[in-house]
Amino acid sequence: MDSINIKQLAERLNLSTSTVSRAFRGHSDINKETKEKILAMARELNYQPNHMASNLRDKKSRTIAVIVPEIANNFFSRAINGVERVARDNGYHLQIYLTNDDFEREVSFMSQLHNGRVEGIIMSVTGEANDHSYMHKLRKKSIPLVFFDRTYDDVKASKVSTNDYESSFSATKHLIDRGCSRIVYLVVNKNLSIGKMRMQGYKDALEAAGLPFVENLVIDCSNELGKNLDILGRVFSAIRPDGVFASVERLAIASYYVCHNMNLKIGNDIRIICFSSLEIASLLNPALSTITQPAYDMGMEAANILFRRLNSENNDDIIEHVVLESELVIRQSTLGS
Amino acid sequence: MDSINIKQLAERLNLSTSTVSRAFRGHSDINKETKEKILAMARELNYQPNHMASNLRDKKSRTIAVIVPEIANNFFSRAINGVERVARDNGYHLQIYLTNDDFEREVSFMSQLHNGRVEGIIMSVTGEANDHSYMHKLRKKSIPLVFFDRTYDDVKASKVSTNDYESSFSATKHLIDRGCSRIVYLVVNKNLSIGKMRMQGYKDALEAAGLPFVENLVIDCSNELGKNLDILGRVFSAIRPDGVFASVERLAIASYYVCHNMNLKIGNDIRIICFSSLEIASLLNPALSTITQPAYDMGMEAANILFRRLNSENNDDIIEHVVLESELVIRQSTLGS
DNA sequence: TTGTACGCGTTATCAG
DNA sequence: CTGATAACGCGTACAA
Repeated sequence: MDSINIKQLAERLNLSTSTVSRAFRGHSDINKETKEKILAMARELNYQPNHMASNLRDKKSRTIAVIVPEIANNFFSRAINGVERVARDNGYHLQIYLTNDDFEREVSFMSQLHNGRVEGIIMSVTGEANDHSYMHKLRKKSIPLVFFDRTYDDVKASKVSTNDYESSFSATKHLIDRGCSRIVYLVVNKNLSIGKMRMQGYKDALEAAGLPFVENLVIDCSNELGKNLDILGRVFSAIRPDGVFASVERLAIASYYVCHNMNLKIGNDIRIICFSSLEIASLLNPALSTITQPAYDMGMEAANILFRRLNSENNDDIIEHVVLESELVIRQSTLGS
Repeated sequence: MDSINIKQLAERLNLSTSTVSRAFRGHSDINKETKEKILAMARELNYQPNHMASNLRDKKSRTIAVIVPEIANNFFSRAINGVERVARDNGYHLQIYLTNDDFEREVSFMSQLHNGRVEGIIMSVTGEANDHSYMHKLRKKSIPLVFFDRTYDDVKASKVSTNDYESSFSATKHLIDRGCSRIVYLVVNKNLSIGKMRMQGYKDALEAAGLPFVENLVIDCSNELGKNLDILGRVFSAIRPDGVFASVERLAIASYYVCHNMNLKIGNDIRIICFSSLEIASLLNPALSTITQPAYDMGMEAANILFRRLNSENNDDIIEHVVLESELVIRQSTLGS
């Protein structure tokens, strides 16, 4: 009933465990006939080598981990999709860990994973704290780490990002070109390096157009829809912005709800653009202008970097930094009708 | 530099490995002072028990697997979210496997997982084949399996589903009540049991209203957007349906694109409703009427069933079948304006 | 309270 | 070509 092991299989065949083992691993000479006999019997008894034992033996778990803030999110789920693709191609298994933007959890996950459970980690950080020393400590254990999208700049590791600064600059410039002069910048976490990069693009685009940067137009938001509706409701009433640049998708979504409530005509009264991986942006009412990140490719690229490292003979901890390009897609929400 | 093991740690402390081991595992009496000394040193050297070894020792991997067709999909990503929540609460790790609706891959994953790598499996099937004998074979190994949403009826395992039949009946009835008489039913895979259940609800609602069931109004679609646009473009031109009941979200999305192209006014010329887990259904143009499945809860429930089984002392293979309720949310796409 | 010794299931090495 | 043996790192009887 329960799993059979190599010893029992060997007994059934009147062979030694070593011979049976050889039948499964490619190398080591073995008689063709006996090999076939072994494999046949294995199939019949549904035997497969126990992974925990093999892993212990050669210190390889053939598993990698992905740590992300959330999964019910277009960007991250597509990125994971990309990672999975590469992991599978390499014959690796994939474990996922969700931090829900909880720094404690991030630390806990990272610590747990340094036990031989996984051979490498791909991660998009919470950014909820400034003390990343725990990471430096762990980094010494030399298990490869690759950041994507949301990174800690003070941690020495490979990174996959997009051209956030340029995209933000273009998006903001686009709003300005469409006649916006009071553009709010919506952000969840200003500590994140990508938050900073994106804001810098926004700032510089304003400056380039001779518009002042106003601290009040930078709006700190949340990850909870309810809170965001409150915040944005107040802001839109008080400031009456004519442009909205949302650094993440959910803030644009919240803006849509608020505008619908306030009877603001998106695209005319107020123009909205955001970073987003939403496939159906063009089906929204009105169609949403987006900066679309290549989520799937980012996941693939992060995984490729990781496996390049895992498959390399030498243990040089080569740091790679790959930048992929986002695409600015203009739709009704910034054009109007 | 590399990971330290229990032996080395013991040496540093002039203790035996057993004592050190005891410091980590709760039971077995141990001097409080020595325990603290050990833990302190462990922290300093960043020691953590090797999981592969522990797992081999007590034959527990503390890992479960989720096998789903895809992850870049609102329904599945939320379901995984629910599973993760429960897994984490139970101190378990989570591995994910994506079949991309490829039956071969499903078989391959299932086989690989019966090596002690995971203790249980949660799965939503591809439904691409009719021969599930491979599963029966594996089932004998008695590693717990829980299906959710998409199941194989001929496999004896616990299941979490929604009231597909009733929802479909109500949705179809709603379309009829709104005056539709030529309602197409869009489906990707008629082999799937949920495909059948949903279609039966559709059929029975037609009959209850005295409308004929027309074979031609059941449209076989695909998972690829391009193909669906072709198929639906042809169908909408030829049949001129006044109602669309899409068994999955992506088919409603494709319908939207086609209607926009053909200048059909959704909600008036043609009413659309579908199964969907799209958060922002109300922001679409027009707002999409949906049958919303409790994806997150389904994932949680599936995981709860699995852990109830894993944590139970006796190995009785109790089969549970939980049915959660979907919610019918009427919006503009079936109301018109 | 602590130490000794064995086994979990594999596989590489070394003999034969 | 095949068999015996040791070792991967840990945890637990059992002994002290």
